[in-house]
Amino acid sequence: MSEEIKEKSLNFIEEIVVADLKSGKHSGRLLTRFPPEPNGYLHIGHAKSICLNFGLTQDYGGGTNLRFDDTNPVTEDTEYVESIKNDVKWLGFNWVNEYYASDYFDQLFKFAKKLITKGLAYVDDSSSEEMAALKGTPSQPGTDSPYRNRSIDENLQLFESMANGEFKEGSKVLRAKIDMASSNMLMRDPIIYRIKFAHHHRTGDKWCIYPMYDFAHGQSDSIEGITHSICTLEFVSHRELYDWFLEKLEIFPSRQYEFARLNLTYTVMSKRKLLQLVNEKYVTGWDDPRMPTISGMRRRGYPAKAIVDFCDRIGIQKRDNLIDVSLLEFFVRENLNKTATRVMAVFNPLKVTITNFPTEVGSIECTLENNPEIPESGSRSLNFTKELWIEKDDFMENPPNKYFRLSPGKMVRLKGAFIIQCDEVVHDENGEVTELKCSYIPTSKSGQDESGIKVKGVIHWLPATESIEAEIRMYERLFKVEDPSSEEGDFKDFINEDSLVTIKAYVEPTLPSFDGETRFQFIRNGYYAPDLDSTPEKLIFNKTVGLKEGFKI
RNA sequence: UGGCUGAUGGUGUAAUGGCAACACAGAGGUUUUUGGUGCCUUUAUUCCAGGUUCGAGUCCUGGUCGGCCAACCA
Repeated sequence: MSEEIKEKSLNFIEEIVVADLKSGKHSGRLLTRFPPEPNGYLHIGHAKSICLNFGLTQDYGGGTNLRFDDTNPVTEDTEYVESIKNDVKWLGFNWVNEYYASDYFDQLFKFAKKLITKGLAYVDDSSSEEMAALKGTPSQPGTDSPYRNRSIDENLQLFESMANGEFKEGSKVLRAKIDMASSNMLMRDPIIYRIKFAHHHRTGDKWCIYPMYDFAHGQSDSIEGITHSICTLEFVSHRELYDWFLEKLEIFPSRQYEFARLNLTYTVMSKRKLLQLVNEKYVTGWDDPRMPTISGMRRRGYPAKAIVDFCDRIGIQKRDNLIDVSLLEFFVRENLNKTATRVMAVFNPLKVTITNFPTEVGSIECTLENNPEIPESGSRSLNFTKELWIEKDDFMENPPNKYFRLSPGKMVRLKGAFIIQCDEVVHDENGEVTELKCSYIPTSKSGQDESGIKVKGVIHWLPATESIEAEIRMYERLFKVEDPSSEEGDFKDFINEDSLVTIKAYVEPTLPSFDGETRFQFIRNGYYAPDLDSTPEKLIFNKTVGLKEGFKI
C-alpha cells in the first residue's frame, strides 16, 4: 500500500489536540464532550459542534461524552433530551457516557461551600436591579455590594438556609467574590447559585437552588476529566472565570477552546428565535422541514451524510461567517444523486392523446431504470397508454430558440418510452391549451429504437388513467433576506410567506410500494422524500431540494 | 471613553517566511434517452500605512473595520 497520503490541513483545534497528544499532556488522554441544554431541538449549528467534538475523538482516539447542561429547570424538558439523543445518533455518532450537569448538583453544592470557606463567595441579599446598578458598565468599574463582607460562618449558614428553602425566590443569591473593578464583566462577582422553586426534569423537587452555567459547566468538565472543552466564541470571556473556578477549587484543569458558530444564509440559528417560530406557529413544529433543525432537515429528506460532509467542508475557525445555504444544498444533491430512486411525477398535467395508439393493445409496457448512477439498482415498469399526462411547461405553442421540448409539429422523446410528434393543439374558449394530439413512432421504443430519428428533447410523462395522486409540499427558504438577524427590526418581518406551497401531483402507480426511507428524484424536477405523515393510501412528499436548473426561458 | 477577539475571490476554507490554492456560487463548452450527473475551460482574492527580510497573506509597529461582553439564560 503505497497510496499517496493526502496531507490534510488541520484546523486550529486539531493542531492543539495534536500538540497536546505529542507533548504527553494528560498522559495522552483525549476526552471531549457535547453539552447541549435540553431546552430546544438541535440545529445545523449544533451539528458543526457535534462533528467537531466527536470527529476529534474518532480521528485521534479517546471518546466524547454527551452531557446535558440542565441547570435551569424552568426551560428544560425531557422531550428535548430525547430529541437531542435521537439527532446525535441519526448523525452517526456514539457517545461513551450520557451525563447530566444535574448529576453533579451534590458535588457542585460542596464546591460552593468550599469557595465560601475560602472566603471566595458570599450570599447577597440585593435585588437584581440593585445588583445591576452596582455592576458598572464595560467601561466603568462596579461597586462592591454592601453584603460583600459577611463572615464565612454567616455565609455558610445563609447558603444552607437557601438550600433548605427558607428564603423566597429572588431574595438571595450566592456570588463569587472576585473583583468588581475587573475589565471582564463576568469577573465582577458573578452569581453562582440562585433560588428557584422549580421542578427539575431529573432531580424533581430535591433542590430549590440551582447553579448558574459558569458554576456548573467547567466543574462538570473537570469532574468528567474532559481534556478539551470546546465551545463557541461568545464564551471567550467566560474562560477567565472557568479557569478561576477550577484553580480555586483545586480540581482537574480542563481547558476551554472557542470556535466561531455557524451561520447560514436565509435562516436564523438561535434557539430563542427558533422557539418563537414554533410557538407563534410560523412553522408546524421543531421538525418542520423549513427549520434549520436536524429533525427538520431529516424530515425534509436531507441525508445525515450530507450534513456531516457539509460540516467537514466549512471548517473550524474563529472568524464570524455566514455560509451560503447553496453549499449545504450541494452536499444534499451530491448525496441524493447517488442514492435516490428515479421516478416520474407530473405537477401540472397537460393531456396528450396518442392518435395512432393501437387500441386493440390497451397498453405497452415500458421499462425504466431506477438509478442510472447504480446499474444494479434494477428497473420497474410503467404502461404507455393512449392518454398520457405531460408537464404543461414541456409544451410551448410559440417556442423561443433552443427550446427543445414539445411544440407544434416537433418531436420529443418520452423518457423510457417512445418518440412522439405533436400534430394538433386543442384550445378551450379562452385560448388555453387543453390537449395535444400526438402520434407516436412505434419503432422508437427505448432500448430497441430502430426509427433512426434523433431528438434533442426528452420529457417525463405518466399514463393518465393509471397514475395516482400525491400531495407535494413545496418548500422554499424561510426568510426573504440573507441574514434576517442582522436586519433592522424584528426578524419575523422577513419571513417568506410562500415558504410552503402544497400542491397535488400525479406520480407513478408503483410509489406506494416503496418504504418511508426511500429518497426519490422526480426526474427533471428535484429530490423528494416521503413525509412522516405519508401513508400508502395518502402519499405525501416533501421537496428536499430542486435539481440544478439548466435552460431558462 | 474599557476588555476580549477577528480580518485571504461573491461565499467558505487552505497556504505554518519561498509560484496565493481548493470547494461552492457565476460564465462558457462537452457528454448525456433527466436542460440532472460526469468531464473540460473560465471570471474573481491577501483591510490600510509603514517596517524587518534576498523574499511577507504569514513576522513587527500604528491605524481602520467587524464580532462578543453590563440575564438570578446557556
